[in-house]
Amino acid sequence: MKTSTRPIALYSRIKQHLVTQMDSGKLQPDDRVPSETQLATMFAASRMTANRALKELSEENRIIRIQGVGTFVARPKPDAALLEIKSIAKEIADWGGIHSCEVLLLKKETPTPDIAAKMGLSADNPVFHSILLHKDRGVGVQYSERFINPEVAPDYLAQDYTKITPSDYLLGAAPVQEAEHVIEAVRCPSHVRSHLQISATEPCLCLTRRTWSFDRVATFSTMISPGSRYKLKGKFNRGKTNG
Amino acid sequence: MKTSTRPIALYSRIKQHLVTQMDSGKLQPDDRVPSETQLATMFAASRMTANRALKELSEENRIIRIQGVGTFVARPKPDAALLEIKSIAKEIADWGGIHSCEVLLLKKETPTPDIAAKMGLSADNPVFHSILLHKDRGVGVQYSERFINPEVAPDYLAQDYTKITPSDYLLGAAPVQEAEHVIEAVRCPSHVRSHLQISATEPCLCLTRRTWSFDRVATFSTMISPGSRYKLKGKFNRGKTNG
DNA sequence: TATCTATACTTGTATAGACAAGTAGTAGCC
DNA sequence: GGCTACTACTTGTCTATACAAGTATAGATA
Repeated sequence: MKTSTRPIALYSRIKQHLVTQMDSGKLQPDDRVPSETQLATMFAASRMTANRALKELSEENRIIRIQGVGTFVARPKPDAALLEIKSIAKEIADWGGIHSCEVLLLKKETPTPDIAAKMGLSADNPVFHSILLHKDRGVGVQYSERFINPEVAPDYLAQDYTKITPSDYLLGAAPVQEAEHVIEAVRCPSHVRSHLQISATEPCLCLTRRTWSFDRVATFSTMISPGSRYKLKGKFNRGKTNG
Repeated sequence: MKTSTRPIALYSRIKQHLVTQMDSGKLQPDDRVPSETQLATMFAASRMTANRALKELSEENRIIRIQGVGTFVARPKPDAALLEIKSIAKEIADWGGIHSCEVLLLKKETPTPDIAAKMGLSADNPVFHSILLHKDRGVGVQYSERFINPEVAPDYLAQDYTKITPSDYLLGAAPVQEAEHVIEAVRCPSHVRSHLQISATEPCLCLTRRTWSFDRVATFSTMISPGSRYKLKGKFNRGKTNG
């Protein structure tokens, strides 16, 4: 039996201290968290140690760090924009272990009444519509579908949307004010069947999460044939939006 | 228009270099990755900078770091044990923003034929059965259900399973050799309805991922009433299994 | 008033060094 | 052969320092 004799690391104790304060309510959402320098003094640590604690808490979405301003307790509901981008990327990462994907289709087209209503557009107002096909390593196929209002589309889309990479497309989204997420299970739609080469008669359940925001609709789906086992795999290579 | 003028950070370039090597096949799974010291020399960087690059790649599950041994390229299919534990934790984190949960039920009982078959047990062979109720911050309710073969149960379960904490239960699992994951949508079962106080007539979809391994079955479910919007939230506070 | 500037503070990145802790192999001893 | 001690190498943590870059504000200036 081997047990770790190493004491709890200092950066970890700083993290724990802050988490306790947040969970107990002493630090409320939007409250300012002590700066790296202050934490370093409080715990007789170097700034780098405090930096590590705050950095990890930031990655865990417990706090928000703004260069030049400070660090603040994150709200229980994180910003929808952050959520929308991160959740899509994470979903692909966690469910599919996708390491590569490609844009099958990216064009303007009229949205369905359902989509148009959700986006606050008229049905004849064209939107950017794309399907991204994600190939995992030999186990399954997934796809993402997005509708973006051209009037508020990101710059790279308006300029030359053929040059964007899938990761740009997934991660480099325009700011979003609010988003709603709906999880549902539907039959695999015909246009997806054609892309994924699934015959119309072949049963295929489409497990879908749909995200609405004021300027876009994003759908992430996993195709499941009844009785099939979908094995989870791997990890998506995270990216950053800023070049 | 504000664009970042900051050049790509050195640690980021090191990451990119390694990712390129892995994606191109120059670095194969299980291959040894240059040590922190070697990378530091290669990029004229300090060891801490190389450390940061490797640390982040490790968090992204692209590499595996072993203290005293070295760093290696992770396999596309990560270890099932790691996957099972991480995916459950992540699922809770990503879908629910759960910050607390409680064990509602933890007792021995006879498994259903379905469960027994999946666990390779006879139907009269009792299993540990627990339901964990996860309360997120006012938006929804989720639950996890687990069946564990007592003969191969973790030590803390065999000794005194009333003392374990939910996070121990979720994260401190026994080693698993292999696991299979199935995603399905079913009607909310009656025993869950009673726990969640949903009447039998109230429609409720139960979006479920079930994980089988040689000694256990774990189910993670999200309850969705038709038409309801399930808003994604927050972040789970990561923990460690080692004390 | 409106605008610019200096300043103080914040986080982001990077360095050089140090010690701790874990692993694997080798050499020497019994 | 079997065991121990040593060595070399690895990652983990931490310090002290430095400069870059972003933000807010008070004060000076036009």
